[in-house]
Amino acid sequence: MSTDHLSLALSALAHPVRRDILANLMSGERTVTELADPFDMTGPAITKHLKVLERAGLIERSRDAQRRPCKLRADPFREIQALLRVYQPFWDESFEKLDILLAEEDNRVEE
Amino acid sequence: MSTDHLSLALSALAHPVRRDILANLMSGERTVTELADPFDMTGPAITKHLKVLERAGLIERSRDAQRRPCKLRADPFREIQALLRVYQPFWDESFEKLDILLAEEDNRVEE
DNA sequence: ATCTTATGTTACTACTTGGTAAAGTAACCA
DNA sequence: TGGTTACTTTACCAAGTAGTAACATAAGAT
Repeated sequence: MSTDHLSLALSALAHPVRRDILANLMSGERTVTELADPFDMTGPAITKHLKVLERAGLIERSRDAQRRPCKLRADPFREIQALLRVYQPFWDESFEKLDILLAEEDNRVEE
Repeated sequence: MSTDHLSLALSALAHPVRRDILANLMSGERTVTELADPFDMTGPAITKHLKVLERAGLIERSRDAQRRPCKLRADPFREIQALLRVYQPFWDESFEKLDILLAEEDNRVEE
């Protein structure tokens, strides 16, 4: 596996369960059981997915008694957006305008 | 592994070598040897990466005598962009404006 | 025909991933 | 103290990934 920032974020997103978890987290903090609930999957499996997301910096975790709530982190998404902008000329002219619009946040593509 | 469209595209992008290959393809069609050249890696390894990219729909391959040139395909990038827009409210307000601007192309997030 | 170049396939290895069941820990509750 | 809830760790398995070396094929050049 590649361990750079961007690769971690992309491969974390490359699983429907993890994308669903992130979508659930959009409405705020969630505990592990709340996140596990919609899935037909054991606890440990969810724990593993959460670790992948945490390692990729897509979520952060806190502590509330015996609960370990998760919440979204934004930064990796920006990095992915920056990556897409690299390939942009090849797939969507309309995003060129956008590029100009948002020129102030020129996140560099690392890798 | 997850075999849905979007997961395939994201995990294909989750490797620096494959991102480099895509970047090289931005300047036009390339043969396998041309693509392999910058990397300290055997031919078969590159062939495998190309298969991953092809399976994800990120490139397409043609035939020119004994060469099998590769070129970029756009579609999966749009899908990824659509995914990002789902999480967008959480990471960049400035992209909200964009959302409105580009509302006509409302690609659905599948998975 | 044969050599060379370009590319692909097969077989193998080491490692990672995504899942399970079962046991372990940690905090609150009675 | 003992039970319950919430979550993690460990040990395991099957499948997938990323690489290699060696061999196979295909087309063009001599």
